[in-house]
Amino acid sequence: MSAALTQTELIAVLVSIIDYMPYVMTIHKGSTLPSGSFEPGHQSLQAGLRAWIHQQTRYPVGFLEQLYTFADQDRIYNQPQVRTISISYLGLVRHQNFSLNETEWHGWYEYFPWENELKPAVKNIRETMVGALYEWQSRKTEDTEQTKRRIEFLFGLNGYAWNEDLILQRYELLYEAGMISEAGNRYLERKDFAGQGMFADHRRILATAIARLRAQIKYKALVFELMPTEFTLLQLQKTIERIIGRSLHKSNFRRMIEQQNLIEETGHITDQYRGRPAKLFRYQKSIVDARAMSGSKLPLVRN
Amino acid sequence: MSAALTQTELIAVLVSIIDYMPYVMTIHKGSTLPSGSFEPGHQSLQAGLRAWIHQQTRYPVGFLEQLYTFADQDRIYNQPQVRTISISYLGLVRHQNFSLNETEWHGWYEYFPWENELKPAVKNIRETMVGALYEWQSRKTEDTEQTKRRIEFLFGLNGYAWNEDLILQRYELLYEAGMISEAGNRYLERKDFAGQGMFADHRRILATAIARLRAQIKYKALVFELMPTEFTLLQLQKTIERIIGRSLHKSNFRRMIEQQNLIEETGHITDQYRGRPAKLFRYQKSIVDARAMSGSKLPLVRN
DNA sequence: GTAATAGTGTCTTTCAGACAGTATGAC
DNA sequence: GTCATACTGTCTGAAAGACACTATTAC
Repeated sequence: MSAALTQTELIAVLVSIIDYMPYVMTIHKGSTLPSGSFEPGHQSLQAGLRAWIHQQTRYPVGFLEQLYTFADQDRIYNQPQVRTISISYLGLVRHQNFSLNETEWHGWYEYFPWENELKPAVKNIRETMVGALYEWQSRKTEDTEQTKRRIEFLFGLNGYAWNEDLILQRYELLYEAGMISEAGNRYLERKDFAGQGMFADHRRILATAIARLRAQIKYKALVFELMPTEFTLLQLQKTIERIIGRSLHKSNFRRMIEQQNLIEETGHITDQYRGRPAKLFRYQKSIVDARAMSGSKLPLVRN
Repeated sequence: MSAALTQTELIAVLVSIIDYMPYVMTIHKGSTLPSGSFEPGHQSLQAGLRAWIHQQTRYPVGFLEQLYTFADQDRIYNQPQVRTISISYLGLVRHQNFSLNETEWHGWYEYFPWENELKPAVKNIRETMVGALYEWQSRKTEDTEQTKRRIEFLFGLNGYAWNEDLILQRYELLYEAGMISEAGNRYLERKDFAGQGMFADHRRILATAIARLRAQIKYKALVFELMPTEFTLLQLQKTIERIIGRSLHKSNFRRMIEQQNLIEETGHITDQYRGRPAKLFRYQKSIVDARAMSGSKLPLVRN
């Protein structure tokens, strides 16, 4: 084993919920994910990252999970002799005002407009994208049939159901088709359709993080890392809906939550302008700490 | 960002099926997972690993997926000034005779005897382990209630169902409890219960790989990367059973396979000593290539 | 009373899990 | 016919999905 000159960088996808909507922490006006170099003094990767986040945001992270390690040749952009290995992490933090001036929070769907089914415009966006994808597919010389099936599968066409967990695969397909600005957008002109671009492969890393969160929220009690200490059932439902990008069925959602025994009433109720006040809940710490609870599915609404 | 002297190593968990049983490729008499250093000349991590595996085994890998990146302080065992970053991968290969003399294949369950429910002795093993775990738990001074629930949850006691995907979490619990030789086994004397030890944290990496495979086999068409070109339904069922470590229900398994449209008859049948010959199948390449097919659950048998 | 939001009851369809059965080969 | 292994038909109970309903506040 030879020791090569490499630098190791930690990239953090820090997610928080503001007004039931998922946001990601960025620097440089939303173009870049925060990152820092990994110092040999750190005990472990996780410890290094936690220390760094605390220093930057003055706020402790709850859930922190490794996403993926990149070391592609074309990621080297500063020094040709030095290889950069990037280890990306997903972190969940409860929102509060962060002091750092460079820091900004941006909504997920600025970068992936086609992923939010809750917005009415999404239908139009998806149709336009699929049209452009089919055009690209018809010009291909090989794997045309396979590519057609891939488009149908990823965009929920022709008998396939839409699967929100496949956000990364959809991004990669759009990238291949040249419809992503980082790859030199040639087919899709409207930026509000193709989404905001990011530095290097940071948007790909963000897609990986969203995919992980969308997949895990279905069988782990992750949401509670993002919720305030007291919340109503509808607030919980709205938060999950905006993370997975589609609407849930109200009474079935409540039934599911009840079955899991994850939360308990606080005894308090909301104070609101009009309508019936809602009961407030907190999650049962003892159960959530066990993590990785048994399987549960979200009751989806078909449109 | 400062450039620190680090070496990057790739660790491969190569899995293959021999006689319906999952095996892992090792060196040094089963104690070590194969690894190699990552050369800066390589295009990407995946490319580097594929090249290395091909050179070592003369056989192309099908499925290859990144598992986890480790860089803990205590992983440094040779040069104190050099930090080692280990990136682990799971690879699936169809078995054939490998030429390398150092190379050996070992059955998964030599390292995790408690994970194979198909062996009758497992009941005894699990009971002994749970007994030792409870003893350890009762001696703890803090988190005793929480630890008790953790034991119950991970070992399928007191209302919880056994979940084969939690192999890594079980290993970590046993490690914490000092029942794993790598951590200085103090509580469990019988080696045929605690399993074969491995170099450094290699057994932990193997547990990560098995967990990933067990989880993904339920919703992706991964098995076919391990099967021969022609196989019977019972061979397919047996293979999956031994990967997840528990038995499946025959007719329900067939119904599930049929629903998915993943395989087709070849028209051939088996040639056997006695009993009715079985139809041979092959998988439909076009569909498997699409990968990440829609959700499917395995029909389990309760004992 | 109306408007607005919170929360519940129950029907239907689907499918996992379990049981039993039949089919086809060698002898 | 027996034995052994391969394969199929169908019942049941739980739960996902869908729809309509009632409850509690402010005015």
